[in-house]
Amino acid sequence: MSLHLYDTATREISELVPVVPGHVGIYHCGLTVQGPPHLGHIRKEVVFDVLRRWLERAGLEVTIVANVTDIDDKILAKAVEQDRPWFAVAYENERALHAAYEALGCRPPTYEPRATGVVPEMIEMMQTLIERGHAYAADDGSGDVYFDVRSWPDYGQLSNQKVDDMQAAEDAPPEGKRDARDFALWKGHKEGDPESASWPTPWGRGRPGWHLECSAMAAKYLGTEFDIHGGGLDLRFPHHENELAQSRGAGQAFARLWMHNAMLNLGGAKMAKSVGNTLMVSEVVKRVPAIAVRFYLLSAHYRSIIEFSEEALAESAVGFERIAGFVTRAAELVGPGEPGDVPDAFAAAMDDDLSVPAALAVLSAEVTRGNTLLGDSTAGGAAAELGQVLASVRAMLDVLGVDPLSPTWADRADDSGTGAALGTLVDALLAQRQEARAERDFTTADRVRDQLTAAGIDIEDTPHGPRWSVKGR
RNA sequence: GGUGGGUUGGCCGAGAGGCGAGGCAACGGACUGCAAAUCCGUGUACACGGGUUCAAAUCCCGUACCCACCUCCA
Repeated sequence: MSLHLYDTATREISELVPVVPGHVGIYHCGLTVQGPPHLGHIRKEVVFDVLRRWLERAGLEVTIVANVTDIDDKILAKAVEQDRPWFAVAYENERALHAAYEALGCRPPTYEPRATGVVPEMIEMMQTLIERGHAYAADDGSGDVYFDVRSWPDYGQLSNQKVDDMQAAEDAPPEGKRDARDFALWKGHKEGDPESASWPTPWGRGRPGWHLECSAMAAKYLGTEFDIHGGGLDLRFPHHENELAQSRGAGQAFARLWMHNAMLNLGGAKMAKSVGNTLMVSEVVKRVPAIAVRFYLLSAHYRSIIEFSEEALAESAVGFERIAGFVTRAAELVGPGEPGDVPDAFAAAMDDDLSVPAALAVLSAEVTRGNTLLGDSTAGGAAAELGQVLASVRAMLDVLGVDPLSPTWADRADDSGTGAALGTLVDALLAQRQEARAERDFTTADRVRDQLTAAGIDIEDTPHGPRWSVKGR
């Protein structure tokens, strides 16, 4: 079986058939960099990172384009509020976004264009849309350019709505619009907005509307027909609906399949700045290991809402410990090896609309098998089998981006001189304890263990000798 | 008003007509000098009310509640 995904446009699960065999082009909407990313934002990032890893494992070449919206009303408002240039606000938050990607082990996209970098392409697109009768420049002298919703019969197809059923935006006075539902492709420069936030066009100076940039970027970097367009479910309307209308209206085939991840809720509502229930990625990662946070975000299917709770996050971290513990102990015994093949059942689950929870059940079974082998003190014959299990487990973890031995995570381990010094000291104490145990002097042995425990070092006696670890690492 | 999604055992979370996914917690057992870690065992849950069917958590009808979108939103 090959990868099947739920397509928001058709509301059915269908097979992914790439436009160009062997290659998959994915566009997903990045952030409007008006603030640092919260856990909800990064959930989307993790979902698409897993999709990419799974496609690459299948031998496909993946191109991912994710935009950064670096100009918009809110950024301009923040700039005024903070009394500094809009681009400083945008860039600072863009960097915070990159830090969050990295913290959770999300590989950067193939390319991450900024909205302000595709102004010429947007102008071209507007010209095409005007020529084709799907857009018009407002005749009120505002410099605004609007998409003519009534000129596009398919408008509403993605979100399954009829134009007449839509509530007209209350906060958007008709201005130069022909229909209240027409949306801005381009916003004319307004008195008081910084000059640096405007670009020249045939209709006067102005700045991009939100939706047009994505159409322009997708076409520029992925071509006018590409495989998957994604983003959070909250973007389906109006953002993605509008993108679809613009690009199709301009004569492009655009995305073949639409993939949307469900929201991350906190306190019964979508995590959002406007609701004020956000948890910054940078903060969460201080409390719980980043790899466990990622595992938590993967624990539910991508189309299911995650109702965030500290308890569930902590519980998930414990569950991940069992998996990571197996990997560490097995690697100590037979060497890390390399990730191998993934079990068929795991592949089947992933191919079925990225059913990560089902895939995790396969992982869990494999870890149990591995732990049983580890508990066997007659390791000799089992070593080869253990190595195979480890390779299989690591392969599954690699797909999910949570292999503790991968460079992404392993390189974060403490390899400073301090770490080496600690190891030497602990080993010396453990040797003393082993000596005491051999003489059945358990008072001494336990005292050594208690000292280490008090210092934050956990001790485990295994069939292969004692091992130690720093608590919580 | 319109469009979708949801409600599963103490908790998290899959499944989508017939065999109790999986994890966490709990309890019992094995292993251990004792622990820790690990393994084994123990649970008849599917919001409520009707209906269809030999068989419903799964399909249909109704009710309640929750979430998302229709305005900026991952």
